[in-house]
Amino acid sequence: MSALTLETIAKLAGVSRSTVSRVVRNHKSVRSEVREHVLQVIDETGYQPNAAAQMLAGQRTNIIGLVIAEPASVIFNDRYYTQIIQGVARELNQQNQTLTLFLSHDKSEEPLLAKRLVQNQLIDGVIVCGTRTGDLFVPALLNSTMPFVVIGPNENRQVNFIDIDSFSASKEIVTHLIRLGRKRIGTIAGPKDHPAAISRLQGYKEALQEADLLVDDRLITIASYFTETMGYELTSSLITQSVDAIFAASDTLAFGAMRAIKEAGLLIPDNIAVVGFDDSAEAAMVQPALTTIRQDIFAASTQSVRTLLEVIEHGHEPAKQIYLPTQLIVRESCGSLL
Amino acid sequence: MSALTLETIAKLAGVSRSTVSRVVRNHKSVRSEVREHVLQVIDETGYQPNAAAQMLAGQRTNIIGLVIAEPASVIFNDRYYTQIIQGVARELNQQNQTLTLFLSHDKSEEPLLAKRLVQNQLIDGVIVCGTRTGDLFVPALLNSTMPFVVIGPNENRQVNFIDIDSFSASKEIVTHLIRLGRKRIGTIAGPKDHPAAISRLQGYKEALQEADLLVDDRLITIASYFTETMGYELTSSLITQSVDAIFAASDTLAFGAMRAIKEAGLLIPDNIAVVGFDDSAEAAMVQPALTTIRQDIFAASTQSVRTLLEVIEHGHEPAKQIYLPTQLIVRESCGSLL
DNA sequence: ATGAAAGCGCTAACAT
DNA sequence: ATGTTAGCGCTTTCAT
Repeated sequence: MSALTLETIAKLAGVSRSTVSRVVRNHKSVRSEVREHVLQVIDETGYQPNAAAQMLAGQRTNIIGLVIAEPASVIFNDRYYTQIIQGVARELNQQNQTLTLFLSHDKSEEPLLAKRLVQNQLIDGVIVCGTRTGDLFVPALLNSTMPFVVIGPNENRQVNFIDIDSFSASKEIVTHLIRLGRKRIGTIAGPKDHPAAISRLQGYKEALQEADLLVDDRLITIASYFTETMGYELTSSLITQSVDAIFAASDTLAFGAMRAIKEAGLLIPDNIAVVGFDDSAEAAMVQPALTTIRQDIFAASTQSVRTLLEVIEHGHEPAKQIYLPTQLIVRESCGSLL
Repeated sequence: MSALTLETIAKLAGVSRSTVSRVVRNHKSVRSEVREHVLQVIDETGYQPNAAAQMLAGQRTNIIGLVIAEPASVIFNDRYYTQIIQGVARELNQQNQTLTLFLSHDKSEEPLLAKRLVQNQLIDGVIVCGTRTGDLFVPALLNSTMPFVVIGPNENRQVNFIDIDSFSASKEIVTHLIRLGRKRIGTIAGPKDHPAAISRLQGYKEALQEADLLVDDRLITIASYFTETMGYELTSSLITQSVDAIFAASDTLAFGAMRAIKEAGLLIPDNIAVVGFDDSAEAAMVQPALTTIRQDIFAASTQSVRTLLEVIEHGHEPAKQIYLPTQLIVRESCGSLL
């Protein structure tokens, strides 16, 4: 490719290598006429600095790693993760950084992957997402000098993260149900090793307490997976408890609940209101349309990139922990329009 | 991180830098005792060569780019592409290469992306997929020295590609219909700028001709998109032509066809047999289960990586063009079990 | 079989 | 403001 080097450009422009380097790196101390001229030569020749040499001499590679702590099979079947990839890729593009994707194909590959990540000399930093309690990556990263940010919650005070405010959002949507007059509100919570699920359950409890309603354990069910089937199965016990509303920790769970309620011959929202979380594409399409919480995944991706770049450049003590706002989307399933 | 360099290891092992380098790069001329010893030191210290330095001094980066010539929004909603990403990532992992993903967010970004790709000095080569007629990437790449392979068909003799044999597969499934006694077989073909769609249509025609059946243009419909709705709409004209079977160029099109046929009060496969292409997840679940063609996307991904690595290492003249086999999956919609 | 030495193309401290 | 110079850590002739 380009046999063009700094040296070549320097000669062509009649200046020294350093000057050209300064121009390229946008350094202040270059006379503007000189800068102009050098820029012109660069443009004419189509010169592009050699990335490997830049890395070796400088410290930055301008490559960012993205790890998703789930097997590839689930990543690509989950809209959440694919949107993260998309969002991160776009922002990285705009910041002139390169993305490298680290995927594990099953749990067993994770330790190796974590190791490769930590001692990777090719990346300036990494964005981690999909971590659960007991996850490998965050501890490994904390134990290293590799800058990183996580997308999603993390209990450690030292880690930089971007999260949505699951707690407040859940509280908001449950409070919405309470305002509509619902009294026996059940919930289908997510798995216990899933940090977001925990926050959502807490939000639910908080909303009840704030309204002086009793938090009743019989109205709380725990789904081991975020699947439609789990939602369906857990709903029967909630119906037995004669709830008048259900807050599901994800839209998918909510869809299962809706199916169970219909099969039991009850009406949504007349007999039981149902609300979800995520605002997935189907939420607006089901019958009745689902009231839910919308989160802006692209915003989270963008923010994660910016934060990481900041951490790489200036470090960040104490850790930056950002909660992005969510939005309550009111449709029919909550009974607002009743 | 590792303040460890070749030099350090050399000292520790009591040999020269060059020797350590030779050991690392698996060069022949090192006495096996020496090699053992050096290897042991490397192992004990956890030494890892500096990638940037390797790149600069050597010529390889061990980074491979993957470009998908579609806007990101479609990539992540299409099982085909997500499987490609997954498959490529896995094989690259195994070959100790790093993956970098190049995504465009809409058509307008493509020229810039193509340029960045071609003059990228950070990657050894690129895998391209999702190209249509009139695509930008292949011409740009051909015009450069960047090694590349495409996944999918390409009419250019000079490009290395891995494709499935759409033509033979289509011929096979249509022949299957003919053997079952179908005489008026219609088709819903894919868009005209879609190379795979063209091959599928050709396979269809070839099957008819080989069986001495007339190729009737009134039985050929062209879908401008691979959507369920297109399949549904085009089927009515096929019903008017009183076909007794329909070959859809994709499962999704087939699903649309099935809906239209049912709505017309006809039976599948009794009145009209329907077959698809892809063997998507839903194919086995619809009623009646869809007879279709399965393609092995993972095999294509793996093969593309291997071919690319080969091209990078030894070059390849003439271009290597590989057709991967497909498999006819017989279910109920074709009427085999009638 | 092994070591010495010359770069690879760039950055950054230092000198002017 | 600009140039000089010494590396960054590795690969690879070329000697030995």
